[in-house]
Amino acid sequence: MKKPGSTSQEDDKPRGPEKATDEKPGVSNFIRDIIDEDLGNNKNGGRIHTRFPPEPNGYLHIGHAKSMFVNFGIAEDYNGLYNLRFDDTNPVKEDTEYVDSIMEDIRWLGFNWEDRLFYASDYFDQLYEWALKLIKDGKAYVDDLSADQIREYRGTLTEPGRESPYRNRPVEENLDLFQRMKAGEFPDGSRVLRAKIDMAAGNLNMRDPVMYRVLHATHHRTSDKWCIYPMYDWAHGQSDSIEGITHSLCSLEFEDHRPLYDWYLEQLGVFHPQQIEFARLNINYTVMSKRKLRVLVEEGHVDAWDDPRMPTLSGMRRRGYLPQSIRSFLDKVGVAKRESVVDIALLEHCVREDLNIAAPRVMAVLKPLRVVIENYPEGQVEELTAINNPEDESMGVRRIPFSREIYIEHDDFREDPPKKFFRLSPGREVRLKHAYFIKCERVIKDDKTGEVLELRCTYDPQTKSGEAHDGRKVKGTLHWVSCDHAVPAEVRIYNNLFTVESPDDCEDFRQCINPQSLEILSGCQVEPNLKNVKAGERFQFLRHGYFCVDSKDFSSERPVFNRTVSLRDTWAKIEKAEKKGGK
RNA sequence: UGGGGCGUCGUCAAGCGGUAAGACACCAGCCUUUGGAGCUGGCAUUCCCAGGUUCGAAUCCUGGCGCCCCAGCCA
Repeated sequence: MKKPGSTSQEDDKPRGPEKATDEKPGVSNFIRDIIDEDLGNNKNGGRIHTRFPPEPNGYLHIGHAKSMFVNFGIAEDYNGLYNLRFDDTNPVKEDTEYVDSIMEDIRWLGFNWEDRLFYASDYFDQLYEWALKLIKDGKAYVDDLSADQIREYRGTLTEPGRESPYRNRPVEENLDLFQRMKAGEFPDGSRVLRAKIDMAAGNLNMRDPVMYRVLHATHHRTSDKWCIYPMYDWAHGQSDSIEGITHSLCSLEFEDHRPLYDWYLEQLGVFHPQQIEFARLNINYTVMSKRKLRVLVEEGHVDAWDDPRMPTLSGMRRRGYLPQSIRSFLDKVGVAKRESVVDIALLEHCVREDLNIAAPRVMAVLKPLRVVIENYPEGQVEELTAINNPEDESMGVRRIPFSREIYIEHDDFREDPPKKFFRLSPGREVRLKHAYFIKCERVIKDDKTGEVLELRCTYDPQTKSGEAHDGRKVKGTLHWVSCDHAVPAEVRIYNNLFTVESPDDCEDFRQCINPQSLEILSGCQVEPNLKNVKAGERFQFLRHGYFCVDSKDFSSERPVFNRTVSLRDTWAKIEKAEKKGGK
């Protein structure tokens, strides 16, 4: 018996940068406009170089993937280069565990930074030298104010700030103090190095921003070499400059930081990359903040960062999403400055679109109902031939055993069928996929509860091809498995993690968690070809949806499948509409 | 008059003075041994509002209105 082919996670090999010719024509966005113009002016000698700068303090989610896609994707399309740079300037929050997971996720998405892997911490020495220069130029000073005092002195959104009493210290004293900060002479929080800009600026970021703070913490890369660490603003632009980044593409909330980004670069007189901001990705029925995702994990609302319900890349991978589906989704979402919320239906569409081509079809009964075919010889077993994927003949065929007792889906039988219900009901005939027509003769029910326990049917041996010789038609085609040959399995159905479109608008987003986000079906029966599957393998369960073998909880005795995404369900839609109209 | 952004279909999103792309969703039909997939057609006389400039405005100007971000020694 030939096993169905499959698509597993092992196929998700990283790809190198794509050719610009792969790009569909017509893609247009404001960043490309800017780049086209820069290219036209031969800015940077026609060079395009971007970067993706994650902080290694958590797992990547699809929002990060957008940033990565914008930065890396544009570099690919313009035949430029892109760097991966860990923005590791805050040792108390960062860890190598995150560095590893981030690299794994990026590779999975198919990006390859080649030898261009950097860390902001690579530049700590250079940053320190540059800080010395600013001090010498009278553009930075050591401030002894406490954090609280600095906040008070900063003023408010509508009132200007006040200058620190330490603002006009002599250069020599600043130099001495700063060197001693570095030498570890002062405790955490006692002093900071600040840029001397303008305490009355409308932009708060320009009111003498902190450049360095004292932090006696062990850094995941530099260990205990430093006890002063640069702030984001002081590190980021300079890191971009050192790496020769031409376009530093980041999200909207950094717009206010651009004047500071520019200011530092200008004072230093070094290569000046251009920061351009775009709107981050939001998707309805989920949350996209690292903080909230962390709460979900730490409070046990989900199993882990890679829980298939999470919008993390590791979660989507475990759920069975193909990386190319995420890329095509991001491509369809586009890039703009206006804040927006993308319908999760678009993501699901992209996932189905790829899986429809890639996933071999297989039959699985999630809620089994036993059917005895009374006129089928006892003990007889037939091997029927089934096509693996009608979308791709090269995926071949497989054999499936058929016998007198089978399971069909409980939902495929209705004793009292509503209008437009094409499935099985008393006296009605339907087709069993790849097999015969069967007709329901009798219903066996529990005397007390009335629950349907079993169906007694007859089959027509003349319909083996799946068609009747007399031209008789059936409206429905059901999937099934042979009772004696079926493999028991567990199936996990995932639904939206939240019950509302915008969980961020909930008083407490925890209150909006969908209690039915995970349904575990433990009594499933799947076709015997699914006996020896590998972790991560993907299938279409006929008439249900796309499923993958869970990579963590799967065992050969007991396969566990995750539903990646359901098939579009026209019947569910009809039923819903009927219900609505009917009452 | 604190500063910085943004407002085009239900949801994303093109458009850059010449008379509203595309996608998802939705609706209708065809097809179908998955009520899947596929195919066909429909879906903004109008671009936050009000004036103005122009032969012509979503695009330019003026004035409103609405929404988002910023007061971490986080990124």
